[in-house]
Amino acid sequence: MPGEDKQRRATIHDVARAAGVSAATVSKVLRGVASVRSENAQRVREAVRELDYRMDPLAAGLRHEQRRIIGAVVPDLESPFFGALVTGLERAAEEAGYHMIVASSRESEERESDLVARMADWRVAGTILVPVRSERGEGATRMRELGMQAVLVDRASADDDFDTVTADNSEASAKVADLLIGQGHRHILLHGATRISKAVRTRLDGFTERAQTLDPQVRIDTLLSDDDPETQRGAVRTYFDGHTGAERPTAVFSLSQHSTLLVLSELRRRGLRIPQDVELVGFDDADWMQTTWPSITAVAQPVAAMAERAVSVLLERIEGGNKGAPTSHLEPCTMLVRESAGQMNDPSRQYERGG
Amino acid sequence: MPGEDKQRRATIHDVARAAGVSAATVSKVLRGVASVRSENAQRVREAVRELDYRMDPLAAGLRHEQRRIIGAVVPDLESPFFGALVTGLERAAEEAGYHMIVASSRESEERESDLVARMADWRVAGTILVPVRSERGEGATRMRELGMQAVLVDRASADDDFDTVTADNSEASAKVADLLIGQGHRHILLHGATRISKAVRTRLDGFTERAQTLDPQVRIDTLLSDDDPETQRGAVRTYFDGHTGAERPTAVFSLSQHSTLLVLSELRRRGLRIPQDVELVGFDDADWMQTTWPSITAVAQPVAAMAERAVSVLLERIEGGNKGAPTSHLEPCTMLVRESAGQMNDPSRQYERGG
DNA sequence: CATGGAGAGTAAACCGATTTATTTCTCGAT
DNA sequence: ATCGAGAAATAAATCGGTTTACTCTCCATG
Repeated sequence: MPGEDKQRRATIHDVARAAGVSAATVSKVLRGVASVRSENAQRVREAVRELDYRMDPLAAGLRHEQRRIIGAVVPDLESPFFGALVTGLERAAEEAGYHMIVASSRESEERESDLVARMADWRVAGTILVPVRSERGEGATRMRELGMQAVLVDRASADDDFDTVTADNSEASAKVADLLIGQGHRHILLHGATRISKAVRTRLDGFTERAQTLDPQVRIDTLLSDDDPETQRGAVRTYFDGHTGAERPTAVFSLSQHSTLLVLSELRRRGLRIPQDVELVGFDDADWMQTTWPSITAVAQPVAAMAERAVSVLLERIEGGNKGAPTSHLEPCTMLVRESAGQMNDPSRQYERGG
Repeated sequence: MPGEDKQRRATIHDVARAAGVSAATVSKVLRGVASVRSENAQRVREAVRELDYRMDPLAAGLRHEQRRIIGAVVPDLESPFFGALVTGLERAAEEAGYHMIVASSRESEERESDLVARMADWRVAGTILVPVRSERGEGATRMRELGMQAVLVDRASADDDFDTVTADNSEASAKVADLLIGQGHRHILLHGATRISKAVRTRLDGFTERAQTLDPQVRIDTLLSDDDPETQRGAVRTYFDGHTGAERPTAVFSLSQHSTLLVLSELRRRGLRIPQDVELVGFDDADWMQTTWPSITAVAQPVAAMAERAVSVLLERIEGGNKGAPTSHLEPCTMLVRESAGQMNDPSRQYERGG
């Protein structure tokens, strides 16, 4: 059974003794400081190999103000989007020689604030926060109070205190407006599964603004329900109950993956055909969307680019002496036009569906 | 800008000074040790509030052999299944007063071994490992060498060194066999998106054994492709190219979520109707499966139960003195019969489709 | 030849907690 | 008043590293 032959792990002092030098010298060798005779350095490296020595990363950072750790707080670990984001963050952080610790706020602002404080307890060098709400939420506020080094990702907009990295939600949503208005739609439903996320609000605004520029007459209904799944389902159902026949929108733009699934489910339940009766565009792509029938037109977020950017911006602050005003980065999205919307660009159909 | 008013955080000594007691006494109060005069305890608590003191959890554990941290290593953070698992693990660990650090091996055994060693560097109290391969993989081997305390989850079977917690893959797959054989299917394709995962192999064996018990004549094709997505897609395509007409299987059992998506995609591409031409059952449920059309019959894994069990088993080892032989826990799955298979239990159809 | 500066090495302090070993306090019994 | 036992408090050691401050050599320079 494991745990029985537990001879204590070798420490830096054991290595020092084995190599016949002091612990300070071993420390120098390990961190690549130059002023060590190559003969001694060699002996140290041998001792390390001999004893199977591995440094304790926590003890190593104890004397410093901050440790070589980057904290990450995301609202949710069950969604593939944040999963991919975290994977990217982890890779980038490790490449830079940092450890990464991840925690999920589970869409709770209170927990978010707790987790942020916990990151400070761990003396992380910096934190990457995907806020539950926005740069004005509890987590960001707490970080300001604690004077933490951080980057806000995804659900935030430009901020006076923190660098931000987001998908270009506004531009991508405007492109969706181009597509749908271009197809002749003049009555469109915007659906969001949460009203508090900054990203969702930006998508909504980006779409609305462009759509109204293209045609001031366009009718846009918005439905932002709260987080309880059943309430949301009910709200969608009620909406469609009240908008039948000529009142029914001819297209839906769902503002999150969750939202897309919800809308899809309700459209199916009512027997509405996609795209013939209603066209559907979703923000945030998922692997099933290209396989389901009809396949779903969606905006794909540049998750890898966001992760990489977030870490590089944070490292610049940490290692570059925290100088310069906070920056704000928008990473471009990609639109994947599939069967559920945008493929019938036959002009004749535009009149058919228009107004 | 944050980071400017960085007065150093209060330490336990600051609190001691403010309360007019020694650091040792503060430590006692903080950990709830009884032998402190209530008057002093009160003063300490006030000082803590006054100075906004928060303990450094890492320094706190420095003197102990192990720290109050549980490590988790999973093969993948982008899949909702492991995402949900990690969320559950995190919750359970925190409830027990442990911190949790998560890392993704990204389906690489080499990285898995590295991560396991890194967990040991962090002096975690215990580790929860979802192996890339199985209890014989590199991660588990490394843990044995290092004498670590650990629980193996999901892709493992009973082991001499470690407790294991898995879904009851065998029983659930047998139930799928009951369903498909009961529906009259006598030619079934089993598809897995990875051959090295222990869970996938167990599902395959569980199905095959039951199916052959029910009808020794049954024809079962198995297709376990390797991990490169394009290779897999090609393998499926080739299989169906070579099995048309009477040679085509009447049902497919896909052994993982990835696999389900892959098979679904290929069936659609060929214009095969589900379930009329081919029935489909997938192992591992996903939210889109009940919304897509046709909705997909799937085996839902008891992810919350697995997470909770894994942590409680690990804590029992850690805090219960590591006594008793390693245990092996099977959590029951649920079958969600939807449109893609199992709904046509009209006996007359059995003959139609049989043999 | 004295001086000084660079290079190499190390003892000891330090980081922020816990634990041990010891001292001090309290109070009742003799 | 004295003693002793147990409770409460604390100084100091400890964990495993890093950093500081100091020593010691060696060699070039005035």
